[in-house]
Amino acid sequence: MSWTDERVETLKRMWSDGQSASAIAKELGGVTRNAVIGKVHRLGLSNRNDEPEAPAPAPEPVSEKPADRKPAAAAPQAVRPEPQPEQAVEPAGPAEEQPLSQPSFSPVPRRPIVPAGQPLPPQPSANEISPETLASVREVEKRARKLTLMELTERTCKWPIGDPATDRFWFCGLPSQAGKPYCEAHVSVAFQPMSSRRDRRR
DNA sequence: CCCTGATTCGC
DNA sequence: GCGAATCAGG
Repeated sequence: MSWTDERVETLKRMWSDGQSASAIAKELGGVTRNAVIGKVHRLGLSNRNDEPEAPAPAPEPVSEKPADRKPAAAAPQAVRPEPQPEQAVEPAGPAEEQPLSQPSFSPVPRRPIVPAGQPLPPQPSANEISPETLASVREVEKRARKLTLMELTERTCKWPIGDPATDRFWFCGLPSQAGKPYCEAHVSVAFQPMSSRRDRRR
């Protein structure tokens, strides 16, 4: 396989999309992740950041004539991303306060590595699932590997367990079904045929 | 052990 | 230019 324009285009798109080298390699086929990484470097886009703010360190060589210097053209310093009071984070309902032992929980990364096109896990709570299935899921979750976000891979179940606002939150992490983001148990609750969830009583 | 990207270097 | 091998790390 060679790097045709089309393949390079795919590479660029996926890479700037935050896809991993191995994922890209898999998509393209006929190349390894090493090949992808190598290409990425040769293309000079190893730096996934393309910040508008040019980090240009202004080399300012020796060509400095004492009288040839710009006084103060306003420092092009990086503008501090001064977080706007835009926090639109919907506060928890007045109902009940979670035992926020640790008010800290990592903010969701810009590009979740997670599903890549897959639907994000709906919370199991509000779902209507057969008691048997639910029970088996509960059982499975006792064996959850309790992975952190960073420990997730394409082959680990990405079903979230617990409340993200507490320190008792983790991902299932059991082996995921081929091609699916979840393990067998969670696939069964995540992907329900429309038919079966049609006429639920309310 | 699973995975990630970075780098090197013979081809 | 290419990418396997290797390195360094989560």
